[in-house]
Amino acid sequence: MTGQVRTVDGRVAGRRGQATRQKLLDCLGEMLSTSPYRDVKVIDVARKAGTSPATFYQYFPDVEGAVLELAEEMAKEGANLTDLVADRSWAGKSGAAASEDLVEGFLSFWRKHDAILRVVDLGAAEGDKRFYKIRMKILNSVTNSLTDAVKEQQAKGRIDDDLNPGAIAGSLVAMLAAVAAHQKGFQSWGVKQADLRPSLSWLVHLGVTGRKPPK
Amino acid sequence: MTGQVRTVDGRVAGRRGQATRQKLLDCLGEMLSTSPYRDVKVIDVARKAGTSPATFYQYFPDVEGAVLELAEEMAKEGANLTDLVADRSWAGKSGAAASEDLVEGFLSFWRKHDAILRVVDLGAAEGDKRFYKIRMKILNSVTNSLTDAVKEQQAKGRIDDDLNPGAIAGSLVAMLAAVAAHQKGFQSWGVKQADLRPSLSWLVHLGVTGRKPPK
DNA sequence: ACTTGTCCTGTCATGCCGTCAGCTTACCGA
DNA sequence: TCGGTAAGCTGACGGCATGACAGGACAAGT
Repeated sequence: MTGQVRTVDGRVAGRRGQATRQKLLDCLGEMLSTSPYRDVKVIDVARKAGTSPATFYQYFPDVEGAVLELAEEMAKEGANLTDLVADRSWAGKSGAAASEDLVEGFLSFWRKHDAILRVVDLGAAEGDKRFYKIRMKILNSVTNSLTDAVKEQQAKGRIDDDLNPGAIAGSLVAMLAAVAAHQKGFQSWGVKQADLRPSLSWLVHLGVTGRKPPK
Repeated sequence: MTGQVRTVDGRVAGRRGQATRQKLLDCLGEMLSTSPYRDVKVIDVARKAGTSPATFYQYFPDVEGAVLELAEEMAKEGANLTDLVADRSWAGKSGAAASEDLVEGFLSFWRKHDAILRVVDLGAAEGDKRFYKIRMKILNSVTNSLTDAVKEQQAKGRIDDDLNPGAIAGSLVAMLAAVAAHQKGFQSWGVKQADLRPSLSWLVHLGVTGRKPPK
């Protein structure tokens, strides 16, 4: 399905080529987590990977292209986030557990991939469709599942029918993503990591069911 | 209080100098809203302002320095956002109005300054303290007021005392900022602009008071 | 007109970008 | 074993942004 990995000039990459390519990606990922996106230079990535800039351009059109590749990899893993919401009951205690698991899964995923997610967020916010698509891919599955959950609660009359389930779910997911992105920020603010999770779960539960979780 | 505007090499800027400086800032702001941050070059800004790159470097150490300046300007305006929350009653109908006004004010502020706010967000997420400080300055006033509101509700027993008011307020504000940043994203997703506001107000009201707003 | 201090620009060294031709290496069939 | 072929890599180059400087243009006061 993925076809073959190809160089910019159309050749198919063999074992060695794929290895160099991967090494470049790894080094890029590392650089992104240690220096600002704007300052990541092709030459630095190449040097770090023990190769020349020209080699970089054989596999990627530019830095952005390589970042997109990294992001795609991550998005595949992110698809698993659906499992955090799908087929979960939002009633009673299990509802509380559902929101807690969702929050926990989200935060740890973000912590793991924070460097690339920052760049993806920026690209998406700047209107780049390719980045936006990737962001969707990650958030969409969660959002859709959450949307269904909200609809169910609407059917039970717990949430006003005038409210758009997609808007609620989307806002909640955006909240999770934003808080996750600024996790470090919160703590230098006096809010401890440990205080964050319960509050988020509480908010998510409220948003989905319209009710506070049981103690 | 701000003292005098100074050039990089320490001279004080006169009338003409300040005008050029401001023109450069304006042009930079414009560029930021039309092209990706990573691609904004000093030479383009200078050309757009009808001057030379050397002039740019007389007033700013680099592009980032100029962006910081723009951000500071914006932050001053953002301080007014406090008025949206301070001294508001969260009881009954007026509580519903409070959350609506907050959401509306927030979204429009973000819409107005989206280009710079994107960069500030990125800088803050990347851990740059200067950007983080600015982000705080804007969000802090709102967050603090919201925190107080949450505390009041806690005193009335409507919100679990175990929850950290700062974490709740911070999360809500993060949600507003995130949704505002991706306003355009939502609509290409099938969620209309008009659906967003009521859902957000509903969530904010729920988060602050623990109760649904009256119809 | 002269002086003073502000303001702008021409120019230059440096370093990164992105591309190409050409060299080396690995694989494969005869 | 031995070419042949395609993959893989790099040195080198023109082009452009960066950032520094010194000197010229300009306005304002005397």
